[in-house]
Amino acid sequence: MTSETGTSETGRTTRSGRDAEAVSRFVERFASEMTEAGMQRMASRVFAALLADDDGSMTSAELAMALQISPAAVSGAVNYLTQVSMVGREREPGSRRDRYRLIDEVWFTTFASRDRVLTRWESTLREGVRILGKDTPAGARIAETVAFFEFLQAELVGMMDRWGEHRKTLGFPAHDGHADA
Amino acid sequence: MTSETGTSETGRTTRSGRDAEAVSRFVERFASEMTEAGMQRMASRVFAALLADDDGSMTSAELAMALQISPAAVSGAVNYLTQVSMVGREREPGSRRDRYRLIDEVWFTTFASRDRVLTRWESTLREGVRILGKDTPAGARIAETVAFFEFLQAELVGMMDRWGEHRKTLGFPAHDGHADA
DNA sequence: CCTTAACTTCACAAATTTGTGAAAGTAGCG
DNA sequence: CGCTACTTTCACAAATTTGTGAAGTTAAGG
Repeated sequence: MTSETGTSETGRTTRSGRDAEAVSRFVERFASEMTEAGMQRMASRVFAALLADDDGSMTSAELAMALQISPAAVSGAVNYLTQVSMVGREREPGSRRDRYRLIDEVWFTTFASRDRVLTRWESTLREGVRILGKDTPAGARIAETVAFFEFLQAELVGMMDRWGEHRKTLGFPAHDGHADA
Repeated sequence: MTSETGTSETGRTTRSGRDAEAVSRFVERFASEMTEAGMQRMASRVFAALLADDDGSMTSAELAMALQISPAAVSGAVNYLTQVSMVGREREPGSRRDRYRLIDEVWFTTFASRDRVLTRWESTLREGVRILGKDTPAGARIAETVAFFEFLQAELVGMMDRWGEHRKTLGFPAHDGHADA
């Protein structure tokens, strides 16, 4: 978590150098944009909060506090985020507290897992081609869709490799499994 | 629309060569997969129905009939699909009937327009970097996210070009503006 | 112009989703 | 072992979304 070493009565910059209000506004704004794109509301908020946290890791209580929601809501959101592999759950050894931590390279991973969805769709679409007949206009159209998705999946691989390369040139630190300062 | 030249009492293959029930199952199944991926239910169903239609084009009445929904629901769904540029609305000249037609290369177009979303997110994320400070761990993480999205957008361009090439090698017919047989 | 076919809008009912408080599990720690 | 700190589950209330019927609007065709 990000320790707040001081809280000014104006709600402005604290000793930790963060303007808590501004950070919260950012979190809410980005969360709402993710929600518009289809993610559940609470999941978006939890994710955004973690994204804006220095450790990329918060406890249930911290999340509940920061987002003003009940532990139950945190539990639900975190469950979802875990399911879709955007957040990992860690038990702090010697404590009964869980920590929720952003997966390394979340976006990379999340995008890569779009792959799964595409595969599923492809399978359904192939069935559609079979049902409609590949020589009918509709069948042909769907076959083209399948081809496009296959193409996308193939491209994805190369793209991810190129990102790895590109990333290095940008000088981002390599990921160790544990980003604590 | 796809004319049903005959309807057998078993609901099996008609003279048009389509097994109406099987087609409907396909439509519903694919629609439901799109819904799971975040699209509104009725919009998914309408879209899937058009996808499985030989002309890729149906009237409001045909859609209402095929999907067993009210004209109002069709109106809503079609409105949405028009908004996100997946379906076009055409007026049959000399008639008060609208036709709704799949946009050419829907997937290509739809994917390309993901671009818009990314740009919006990037802008919010840049604001986040500013607020958190680009030298803080959180700021750096978000900056990396921005970099990844920028990379994605750049890649998207090349990818779409390559698809154009690839598509030709697959022998799909060029798109004229009007795919009627 | 009037009729009428078609689409849209609106108010509402139904269904679904969302978030909560409270009870019930779990697992550290004495 | 059992106390206690934490998390999860459950039943429910609230809010939101979804789809409908019916009234309203527009424009083709007589």
